[in-house]
Amino acid sequence: MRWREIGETTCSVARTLSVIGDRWTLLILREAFLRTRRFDDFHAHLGLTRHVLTARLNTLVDEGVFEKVRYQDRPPRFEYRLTEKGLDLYPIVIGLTRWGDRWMAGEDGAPVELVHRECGHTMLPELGCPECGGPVNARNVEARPGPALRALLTNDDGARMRRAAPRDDKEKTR
Amino acid sequence: MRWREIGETTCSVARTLSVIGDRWTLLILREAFLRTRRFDDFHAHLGLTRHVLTARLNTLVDEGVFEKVRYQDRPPRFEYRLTEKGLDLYPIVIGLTRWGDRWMAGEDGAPVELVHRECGHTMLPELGCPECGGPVNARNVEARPGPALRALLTNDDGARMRRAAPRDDKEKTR
DNA sequence: CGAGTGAGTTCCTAATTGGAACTCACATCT
DNA sequence: AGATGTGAGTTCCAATTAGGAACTCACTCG
Repeated sequence: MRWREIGETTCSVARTLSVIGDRWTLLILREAFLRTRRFDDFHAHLGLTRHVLTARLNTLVDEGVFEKVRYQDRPPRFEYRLTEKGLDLYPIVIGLTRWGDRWMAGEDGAPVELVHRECGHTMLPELGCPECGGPVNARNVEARPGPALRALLTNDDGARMRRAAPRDDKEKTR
Repeated sequence: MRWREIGETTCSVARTLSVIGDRWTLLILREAFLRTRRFDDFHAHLGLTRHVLTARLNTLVDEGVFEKVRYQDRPPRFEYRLTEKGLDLYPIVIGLTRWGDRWMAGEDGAPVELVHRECGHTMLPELGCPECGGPVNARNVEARPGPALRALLTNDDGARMRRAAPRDDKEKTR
Protein backbone atom coordinates (compact mmCIF):
# COMPACT_ATOMS: atom_id res chain seq x y z
CA MET A 1 0.00 0.00 0.00
CA ARG A 2 1.24 3.41 -0.88
CA TRP A 3 0.94 6.33 1.48
CA ARG A 4 -1.20 8.26 -0.97
CA GLU A 5 -3.89 5.63 -0.76
CA ILE A 6 -4.46 5.72 2.97
CA GLY A 7 -7.24 8.28 2.63
CA GLU A 8 -9.31 5.73 0.75
CA THR A 9 -9.41 3.25 3.62
CA THR A 10 -12.28 2.95 6.05
CA CYS A 11 -10.38 4.33 9.02
CA SER A 12 -10.81 7.77 10.52
CA VAL A 13 -7.22 7.97 11.69
CA ALA A 14 -5.95 7.16 8.22
CA ARG A 15 -8.35 9.58 6.57
CA THR A 16 -7.23 12.36 8.86
CA LEU A 17 -3.58 11.56 8.22
CA SER A 18 -4.19 11.70 4.49
CA VAL A 19 -4.88 15.41 5.04
CA ILE A 20 -2.46 16.38 7.80
CA GLY A 21 -0.04 13.45 7.95
CA ASP A 22 2.66 14.68 5.61
CA ARG A 23 5.92 16.09 6.81
CA TRP A 24 5.63 19.73 7.92
CA THR A 25 1.86 19.91 7.70
CA LEU A 26 1.24 19.86 11.43
CA LEU A 27 3.96 22.44 11.98
CA ILE A 28 2.27 24.65 9.39
CA LEU A 29 -0.94 24.25 11.38
CA ARG A 30 0.83 25.07 14.63
CA GLU A 31 1.94 28.31 12.98
CA ALA A 32 -1.56 28.98 11.71
CA PHE A 33 -2.91 28.66 15.26
CA LEU A 34 -0.27 31.19 16.29
CA ARG A 35 -1.84 33.51 13.69
CA THR A 36 0.64 33.17 10.83
CA ARG A 37 -1.18 33.61 7.53
CA ARG A 38 1.24 34.47 4.75
CA PHE A 39 3.52 32.38 2.62
CA ASP A 40 6.76 34.15 3.48
CA ASP A 41 5.95 34.13 7.18
CA PHE A 42 5.34 30.38 7.19
CA HIS A 43 8.57 30.01 5.30
CA ALA A 44 10.58 32.19 7.66
CA HIS A 45 9.14 30.68 10.85
CA LEU A 46 9.45 27.06 9.82
CA GLY A 47 12.47 26.83 7.53
CA LEU A 48 10.98 24.27 5.17
CA THR A 49 11.55 24.68 1.45
CA ARG A 50 9.22 26.95 -0.53
CA HIS A 51 8.61 24.03 -2.82
CA VAL A 52 7.18 21.85 -0.07
CA LEU A 53 5.37 24.77 1.54
CA THR A 54 3.55 25.45 -1.72
CA ALA A 55 2.53 21.81 -2.02
CA ARG A 56 1.28 21.62 1.58
CA LEU A 57 -0.69 24.86 1.45
CA ASN A 58 -2.34 23.74 -1.77
CA THR A 59 -3.54 20.43 -0.43
CA LEU A 60 -4.70 22.09 2.77
CA VAL A 61 -6.75 24.52 0.69
CA ASP A 62 -8.06 21.68 -1.49
CA GLU A 63 -9.11 19.80 1.62
CA GLY A 64 -10.89 22.80 3.09
CA VAL A 65 -8.59 23.29 6.06
CA PHE A 66 -7.43 26.69 4.87
CA GLU A 67 -9.20 29.19 2.69
CA LYS A 68 -7.20 31.51 0.49
CA VAL A 69 -8.36 35.06 1.13
CA ARG A 70 -7.30 38.07 -0.95
CA TYR A 71 -5.83 40.74 1.28
CA GLN A 72 -4.72 43.26 -1.36
CA ASP A 73 -5.19 43.92 -5.09
CA ARG A 74 -2.43 45.07 -7.42
CA PRO A 75 -0.55 42.95 -7.09
CA PRO A 76 -3.14 40.45 -5.91
CA ARG A 77 -2.03 38.77 -2.70
CA PHE A 78 -3.69 36.05 -0.71
CA GLU A 79 -3.38 34.78 2.80
CA TYR A 80 -4.24 31.42 4.28
CA ARG A 81 -6.89 31.34 6.96
CA LEU A 82 -8.13 28.42 8.96
CA THR A 83 -11.70 27.45 8.17
CA GLU A 84 -14.06 25.95 10.74
CA LYS A 85 -12.80 22.54 9.62
CA GLY A 86 -9.23 23.75 10.15
CA LEU A 87 -9.95 25.29 13.56
CA ASP A 88 -11.33 21.93 14.62
CA LEU A 89 -7.82 20.48 14.28
CA TYR A 90 -6.90 22.36 17.44
CA PRO A 91 -7.30 19.39 19.77
CA ILE A 92 -4.74 17.49 17.71
CA VAL A 93 -2.19 20.30 17.86
CA ILE A 94 -2.88 20.66 21.59
CA GLY A 95 -2.41 16.94 21.99
CA LEU A 96 1.01 17.18 20.38
CA THR A 97 1.93 20.15 22.57
CA ARG A 98 0.77 18.43 25.72
CA TRP A 99 2.76 15.27 25.02
CA GLY A 100 5.88 17.23 24.09
CA ASP A 101 5.59 19.33 27.24
CA ARG A 102 5.21 16.23 29.35
CA TRP A 103 7.70 13.85 27.80
CA MET A 104 10.18 15.79 25.70
CA ALA A 105 10.92 18.83 27.84
CA GLY A 106 14.57 19.25 28.72
CA GLU A 107 15.76 20.53 32.04
CA ASP A 108 14.74 24.06 31.04
CA GLY A 109 11.11 22.99 31.26
CA ALA A 110 8.34 23.33 28.69
CA PRO A 111 8.77 25.64 25.68
CA VAL A 112 5.16 26.81 25.81
CA GLU A 113 2.50 27.15 28.47
CA LEU A 114 -1.20 27.09 27.71
CA VAL A 115 -3.46 29.54 29.51
CA HIS A 116 -7.20 29.00 29.60
CA ARG A 117 -8.74 32.43 29.07
CA GLU A 118 -11.94 31.50 30.82
CA CYS A 119 -10.31 30.81 34.15
CA GLY A 120 -6.85 32.27 33.72
CA HIS A 121 -5.01 29.12 34.73
CA THR A 122 -1.97 27.61 33.09
CA MET A 123 -3.02 24.05 32.31
CA LEU A 124 -2.56 20.93 30.23
CA PRO A 125 -5.95 20.14 28.67
CA GLU A 126 -7.42 16.68 29.20
CA LEU A 127 -9.89 14.70 27.16
CA GLY A 128 -13.29 14.34 28.73
CA CYS A 129 -16.53 12.57 27.93
CA PRO A 130 -19.20 15.08 26.87
CA GLU A 131 -21.89 12.69 28.11
CA CYS A 132 -20.77 12.10 31.67
CA GLY A 133 -17.93 14.57 32.09
CA GLY A 134 -15.49 11.89 33.25
CA PRO A 135 -11.92 11.58 31.98
CA VAL A 136 -11.20 9.69 28.76
CA ASN A 137 -8.04 7.65 28.32
CA ALA A 138 -6.61 4.57 26.64
CA ARG A 139 -7.95 2.26 29.32
CA ASN A 140 -11.55 3.38 29.59
CA VAL A 141 -12.54 3.74 25.96
CA GLU A 142 -13.61 1.01 23.64
CA ALA A 143 -13.47 1.45 19.86
CA ARG A 144 -16.36 -0.28 18.14
CA PRO A 145 -17.12 -0.60 14.46
CA GLY A 146 -19.26 2.33 13.37
CA PRO A 147 -21.85 2.29 10.60
CA ALA A 148 -19.35 2.50 7.75
CA LEU A 149 -17.29 -0.38 9.07
CA ARG A 150 -20.22 -2.60 10.01
CA ALA A 151 -21.29 -2.40 6.37
CA LEU A 152 -17.97 -3.99 5.38
CA LEU A 153 -17.65 -6.52 8.16
CA THR A 154 -19.63 -9.21 6.41
CA ASN A 155 -16.69 -10.29 4.27
CA ASP A 156 -13.69 -9.11 6.23
CA ASP A 157 -10.57 -11.25 6.25
CA GLY A 158 -8.75 -9.48 9.04
CA ALA A 159 -6.67 -7.00 7.13
CA ARG A 160 -7.48 -3.60 8.52
CA MET A 161 -6.31 -1.73 5.48
CA ARG A 162 -6.18 -3.09 2.03
CA ARG A 163 -5.36 -1.67 -1.35
CA ALA A 164 -8.24 -0.82 -3.56
CA ALA A 165 -9.35 -3.83 -5.55
CA PRO A 166 -8.59 -3.39 -9.25
CA ARG A 167 -12.04 -2.08 -10.14
CA ASP A 168 -14.26 -2.11 -7.08
CA ASP A 169 -13.38 0.94 -5.09
CA LYS A 170 -15.24 -0.13 -1.96
CA GLU A 171 -13.09 -3.11 -1.06
CA LYS A 172 -11.01 -1.83 1.83
CA THR A 173 -11.37 -2.33 5.52
CA ARG A 174 -11.31 -0.31 8.75
CA MET B 1 16.13 22.96 7.87
CA ARG B 2 15.90 19.24 7.44
CA TRP B 3 13.08 17.22 8.91
CA ARG B 4 15.48 15.20 11.03
CA GLU B 5 16.47 18.33 12.92
CA ILE B 6 13.04 19.37 14.11
CA GLY B 7 13.41 17.49 17.38
CA GLU B 8 16.22 19.83 18.34
CA THR B 9 14.07 22.94 18.25
CA THR B 10 12.47 24.52 21.28
CA CYS B 11 8.92 23.61 20.33
CA SER B 12 6.83 20.89 21.91
CA VAL B 13 4.87 20.21 18.74
CA ALA B 14 8.06 19.76 16.74
CA ARG B 15 9.63 17.59 19.42
CA THR B 16 6.59 15.34 19.46
CA LEU B 17 6.56 15.11 15.68
CA SER B 18 10.21 14.12 15.70
CA VAL B 19 9.02 10.94 17.44
CA ILE B 20 5.65 10.25 15.83
CA GLY B 21 5.60 12.52 12.79
CA ASP B 22 6.94 10.12 10.16
CA ARG B 23 4.73 8.40 7.64
CA TRP B 24 2.99 5.34 9.09
CA THR B 25 4.01 5.95 12.68
CA LEU B 26 0.61 7.14 13.85
CA LEU B 27 -1.08 4.26 12.06
CA ILE B 28 1.27 1.87 13.84
CA LEU B 29 0.18 3.48 17.08
CA ARG B 30 -3.49 3.18 16.17
CA GLU B 31 -2.86 -0.54 15.72
CA ALA B 32 -1.04 -0.73 19.01
CA PHE B 33 -4.03 0.83 20.78
CA LEU B 34 -6.16 -1.85 19.11
CA ARG B 35 -3.86 -4.36 20.81
CA THR B 36 -1.62 -5.37 17.93
CA ARG B 37 1.82 -6.27 19.24
CA ARG B 38 3.72 -8.34 16.71
CA PHE B 39 5.71 -7.48 13.65
CA ASP B 40 3.78 -9.61 11.20
CA ASP B 41 0.45 -8.40 12.55
CA PHE B 42 1.41 -4.77 12.12
CA HIS B 43 2.56 -5.64 8.64
CA ALA B 44 -0.60 -7.50 7.69
CA HIS B 45 -2.98 -4.91 9.13
CA LEU B 46 -1.28 -1.85 7.73
CA GLY B 47 0.25 -2.93 4.44
CA LEU B 48 3.40 -0.85 4.76
CA THR B 49 6.73 -2.37 3.73
CA ARG B 50 8.61 -4.49 6.25
CA HIS B 51 11.57 -2.27 5.65
CA VAL B 52 9.76 0.84 6.87
CA LEU B 53 8.00 -1.05 9.65
CA THR B 54 11.35 -2.17 11.03
CA ALA B 55 12.67 1.37 10.97
CA ARG B 56 9.58 2.81 12.68
CA LEU B 57 9.43 0.19 15.41
CA ASN B 58 13.09 0.72 16.16
CA THR B 59 12.82 4.46 16.61
CA LEU B 60 9.68 4.02 18.68
CA VAL B 61 11.57 1.63 20.95
CA ASP B 62 14.56 3.99 21.09
CA GLU B 63 12.25 6.84 22.06
CA GLY B 64 10.60 4.81 24.80
CA VAL B 65 7.15 4.64 23.24
CA PHE B 66 7.29 0.86 22.87
CA GLU B 67 9.19 -1.66 24.86
CA LYS B 68 10.32 -4.87 23.25
CA VAL B 69 9.19 -7.77 25.42
CA ARG B 70 10.27 -11.36 24.90
CA TYR B 71 7.23 -13.59 24.61
CA GLN B 72 8.95 -16.91 23.82
CA ASP B 73 12.44 -18.42 23.83
CA ARG B 74 13.76 -20.79 21.18
CA PRO B 75 13.52 -19.10 18.85
CA PRO B 76 13.49 -15.87 20.83
CA ARG B 77 10.58 -13.69 19.81
CA PHE B 78 9.68 -10.22 20.96
CA GLU B 79 6.55 -8.15 20.88
CA TYR B 80 6.09 -4.43 21.03
CA ARG B 81 4.14 -3.04 23.96
CA LEU B 82 3.18 0.51 24.66
CA THR B 83 4.93 2.00 27.66
CA GLU B 84 3.35 4.62 29.90
CA LYS B 85 4.89 7.22 27.60
CA GLY B 86 3.30 5.46 24.64
CA LEU B 87 -0.10 5.08 26.28
CA ASP B 88 -0.07 8.81 26.86
CA LEU B 89 -0.21 9.31 23.08
CA TYR B 90 -3.82 8.18 23.23
CA PRO B 91 -5.30 11.69 23.20
CA ILE B 92 -3.50 12.35 19.92
CA VAL B 93 -4.84 9.19 18.27
CA ILE B 94 -8.30 10.00 19.61
CA GLY B 95 -7.96 13.52 18.25
CA LEU B 96 -7.25 12.10 14.80
CA THR B 97 -10.20 9.70 15.08
CA ARG B 98 -12.54 12.42 16.22
CA TRP B 99 -11.63 14.76 13.36
CA GLY B 100 -11.88 12.00 10.78
CA ASP B 101 -15.26 10.92 12.15
CA ARG B 102 -16.50 14.49 12.01
CA TRP B 103 -15.07 15.76 8.75
CA MET B 104 -14.05 12.83 6.57
CA ALA B 105 -16.92 10.41 7.03
CA GLY B 106 -18.63 9.44 3.80
CA GLU B 107 -22.32 8.86 3.50
CA ASP B 108 -21.93 5.53 5.28
CA GLY B 109 -21.11 7.38 8.48
CA ALA B 110 -18.12 6.99 10.78
CA PRO B 111 -15.86 3.91 10.54
CA VAL B 112 -15.46 3.68 14.30
CA GLU B 113 -17.48 4.66 17.33
CA LEU B 114 -15.94 5.36 20.70
CA VAL B 115 -17.69 4.08 23.79
CA HIS B 116 -16.86 5.45 27.21
CA ARG B 117 -16.78 2.47 29.52
CA GLU B 118 -17.54 4.52 32.59
CA CYS B 119 -20.90 5.70 31.35
CA GLY B 120 -21.56 3.43 28.41
CA HIS B 121 -22.23 6.24 25.97
CA THR B 122 -21.00 6.51 22.40
CA MET B 123 -19.26 9.88 22.28
CA LEU B 124 -16.67 12.13 20.67
CA PRO B 125 -14.29 13.22 23.44
CA GLU B 126 -13.73 16.93 23.96
CA LEU B 127 -10.83 18.84 25.47
CA GLY B 128 -11.48 20.31 28.87
CA CYS B 129 -9.61 22.47 31.36
CA PRO B 130 -8.56 20.43 34.40
CA GLU B 131 -8.61 23.61 36.49
CA CYS B 132 -12.11 24.91 35.84
CA GLY B 133 -13.69 22.07 33.88
CA GLY B 134 -14.73 24.35 31.03
CA PRO B 135 -14.23 23.49 27.34
CA VAL B 136 -10.90 24.21 25.66
CA ASN B 137 -10.72 25.27 22.02
CA ALA B 138 -8.71 27.35 19.57
CA ARG B 139 -10.43 30.54 20.60
CA ASN B 140 -10.17 30.39 24.36
CA VAL B 141 -6.57 29.29 24.85
CA GLU B 142 -3.52 31.46 24.78
CA ALA B 143 -0.09 29.98 24.17
CA ARG B 144 2.58 31.75 26.20
CA PRO B 145 6.32 31.21 26.27
CA GLY B 146 7.16 28.65 28.93
CA PRO B 147 10.37 28.50 30.96
CA ALA B 148 12.48 26.97 28.18
CA LEU B 149 11.42 29.58 25.66
CA ARG B 150 11.68 32.54 28.01
CA ALA B 151 15.31 31.59 28.51
CA LEU B 152 15.90 32.09 24.79
CA LEU B 153 13.77 35.16 24.27
CA THR B 154 16.48 37.63 25.17
CA ASN B 155 18.13 37.38 21.77
CA ASP B 156 15.34 36.15 19.53
CA ASP B 157 15.19 37.44 15.98
CA GLY B 158 11.72 36.24 15.13
CA ALA B 159 12.44 32.92 13.49
CA ARG B 160 10.51 30.31 15.41
CA MET B 161 12.75 27.48 14.30
CA ARG B 162 16.31 27.79 13.29
CA ARG B 163 18.99 25.33 12.33
CA ALA B 164 21.53 24.57 14.93
CA ALA B 165 24.36 27.04 14.85
CA PRO B 166 27.57 25.39 13.59
CA ARG B 167 28.94 24.61 17.06
CA ASP B 168 26.58 25.98 19.70
CA ASP B 169 23.80 23.46 20.04
CA LYS B 170 21.54 25.72 22.09
CA GLU B 171 20.87 28.33 19.43
CA LYS B 172 17.36 27.46 18.27
CA THR B 173 14.05 28.99 19.00
CA ARG B 174 10.52 27.93 20.10
C1' DC C 1 13.65 -34.45 5.81
C1' DG C 2 10.63 -31.01 3.95
C1' DA C 3 7.48 -27.39 4.98
C1' DG C 4 6.16 -23.66 7.98
C1' DT C 5 6.76 -19.38 11.08
C1' DG C 6 8.06 -14.96 12.84
C1' DA C 7 11.05 -11.30 12.25
C1' DG C 8 13.93 -9.13 9.82
C1' DT C 9 17.47 -7.90 5.57
C1' DT C 10 18.85 -6.90 0.94
C1' DC C 11 18.60 -4.88 -3.41
C1' DC C 12 16.81 -2.02 -6.79
C1' DT C 13 13.43 1.26 -8.55
C1' DA C 14 10.27 5.08 -7.83
C1' DA C 15 8.80 9.14 -5.09
C1' DT C 16 9.51 12.84 -2.10
C1' DT C 17 12.61 16.38 0.00
C1' DG C 18 16.23 19.89 0.46
C1' DG C 19 18.82 23.84 -1.48
C1' DA C 20 19.52 27.50 -4.21
C1' DA C 21 18.55 30.30 -7.93
C1' DC C 22 15.13 32.29 -11.03
C1' DT C 23 10.52 34.47 -12.41
C1' DC C 24 6.58 37.63 -12.35
C1' DA C 25 3.69 41.49 -11.33
C1' DC C 26 3.63 45.26 -9.46
C1' DA C 27 5.18 49.43 -5.93
C1' DT C 28 8.66 52.84 -4.58
C1' DC C 29 12.70 55.34 -4.51
C1' DT C 30 16.27 58.44 -6.87
C1' DA D 1 13.00 56.24 -16.56
C1' DG D 2 15.62 53.00 -14.45
C1' DA D 3 17.05 50.61 -10.22
C1' DT D 4 15.61 48.25 -6.19
C1' DG D 5 12.36 45.87 -3.32
C1' DT D 6 8.37 42.55 -2.16
C1' DG D 7 5.45 38.63 -1.85
C1' DA D 8 4.51 34.38 -3.75
C1' DG D 9 5.66 31.08 -6.25
C1' DT D 10 8.62 27.87 -9.98
C1' DT D 11 12.45 25.29 -11.72
C1' DC D 12 16.21 22.25 -11.59
C1' DC D 13 19.22 18.99 -9.62
C1' DA D 14 21.17 16.34 -5.87
C1' DA D 15 20.14 13.73 -1.68
C1' DT D 16 16.83 11.07 1.15
C1' DT D 17 12.97 7.97 1.80
C1' DA D 18 9.59 4.77 0.56
C1' DG D 19 7.65 0.72 -2.23
C1' DG D 20 8.09 -4.15 -3.95
C1' DA D 21 9.67 -8.48 -3.98
C1' DA D 22 12.74 -11.92 -2.84
C1' DC D 23 16.01 -13.83 0.48
C1' DT D 24 17.89 -15.17 5.25
C1' DC D 25 17.94 -17.18 9.89
C1' DA D 26 16.76 -19.96 13.77
C1' DC D 27 14.00 -22.96 15.07
C1' DT D 28 9.40 -26.07 15.37
C1' DC D 29 6.31 -29.54 13.62
C1' DG D 30 4.52 -33.55 11.08
